[in-house]
Order: sequence, then C-alpha cells, then structure tokens
Amino acid sequence: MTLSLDTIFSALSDPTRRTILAMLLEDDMAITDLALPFTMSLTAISKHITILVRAGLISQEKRGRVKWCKLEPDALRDASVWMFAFGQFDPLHLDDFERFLEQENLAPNSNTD
Amino acid sequence: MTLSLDTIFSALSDPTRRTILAMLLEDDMAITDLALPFTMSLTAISKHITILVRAGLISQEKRGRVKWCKLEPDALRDASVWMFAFGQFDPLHLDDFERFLEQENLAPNSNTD
DNA sequence: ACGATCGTCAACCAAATGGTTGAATAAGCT
DNA sequence: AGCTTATTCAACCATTTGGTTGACGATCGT
Repeated sequence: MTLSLDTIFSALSDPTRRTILAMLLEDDMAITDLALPFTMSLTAISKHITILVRAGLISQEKRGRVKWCKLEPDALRDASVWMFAFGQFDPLHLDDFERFLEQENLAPNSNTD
Repeated sequence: MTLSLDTIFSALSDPTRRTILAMLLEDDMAITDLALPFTMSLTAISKHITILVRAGLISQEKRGRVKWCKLEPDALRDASVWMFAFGQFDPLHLDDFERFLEQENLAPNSNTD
C-alpha cells in the first residue's frame, strides 16, 4: 500500500502525465494521439505512459498495431483516501468540500445544465 | 498552480515525508523529534522537511533554538480538488465516497464515539 | 511484396533526488 | 565562559528521472 502511494503520487507529480490523464478523461486514445499536443518525442511520451500504467492509473489494450489507453480512475482512490483520512476535509462533513468545489467551479458536473 | 501540483504530489511521493506528515497530525513537533523514529541522519530529515515546507504542506516557527513544525492541511486542497475534479468521485454525489471511507474504516472520525 | 504507421528498445546524457559525513551557527544550561 | 542541544551548510556520492536519437518489430493499406 505504501508502495502504491509512492508510485501514484510520483506518477501524478509530472505535468505531462497529468495532462495525459486529463486527455484520457475525454476519451480513450492511442499513444500517438496522446503524444500529439506535446513537443517532446514519442519515445518520451511512451515512457510517461508506461509510468502511468505501472501506477495503475491507466490500462492498455492492443488492437491491431494501435495500443488504446484507458483511464483507470479507481487507482486514484487510495491516494484520495490517504488525503482524506489525513484530515484536511472531514469526510463526515463533506458538505464543506462540496461547497468549495462549486465555488471554485471545479466540480466536474458544475456546468452540466 | 501546475507548479504547486508538481511540488505537492512530488512531496507526497516519498514515504518518509508522508510519515512525517502523519506524525504532525498528532501534534506540532520539533525537527529532532520528527527525526527520532527514523534510522537516517538528522540532515536527511531536515532536507525532507524543507521539501514539505516548500510544498506548503507544513509551516515552521522558530522558538528559541527549536523549530516547531506545524501541519498545513490546506495545502492538500489543490491536490484534492484536482483529483476530485478529475472525476473519480462525483463531488455532487459524495455519499458513495463517504460510504466507502466508512467501509474502509479510514474516516478520521470513524472511531470517535 | 512494399512502404508507411505504431510503438518499443537500447544506449546515451544532464539534471534532480535521497542519502552520507564533517564542520558551522545559534541558542540554552550550569 | 564552556559544554550541550538544535539545526543547517557544504561537499560529496549513487541512483533515478526525464529527455534525446537511431534502429527495430509488428501491423496496416495498397
């Protein structure tokens, strides 16, 4: 468990990798597609993706010559729980947090009609 | 903001540092005290603490020759928000998450009478 | 069968990370 | 004043990280 927190937080600490995760929020994508918005080499992106896979944050399925990447948001749960269990937001009084999210307009559904 | 996510997640990715944070959950502590449970040198712990301070996760106040370290859980908020905004738990339906925390017995108040 | 596309591998590199030791600074104790 | 405690500094070291390039194996389209 400690090991997984290590790898998850470490995976999340790189902006390129966080961007990749955000892209996968939209849709499953191939590695080449994921590499498109970046200026760095495909190899570099491939390595980043390997790190995300090792952390369990994304999964891959090879269809033909293309490797489809899929977000695995459950992997964030351990980390979430750690942070919550940490006491910064009292999970028994999550209303505050919810209100905060809406304030910041960061709730994923905050702009769904 | 991206920068702060970098430094926060990176700070959290080390088990020594997470342990230090957990210790500070109990009480404010001096650096020497924080170093006690570890086998590594005081200098090493001092460096870890510097990293936590830079990430905003703890603050320090020097009284006399002793530097008291205090948890700053608010710093975790950006990271929390990122993870939530990420969609793994729908903040508008947090009941699931709440239930999960209680299941796992990880809610900080789960054992408060 | 051939050329283009998808992705990885191997080798290399610079910089960052996590640790060490020994000395230095600063404050407290007697 | 002199010893002790608290913390940092400086220099060093090994390993990891994040990137590069060039070659390679697989698969697709024609």
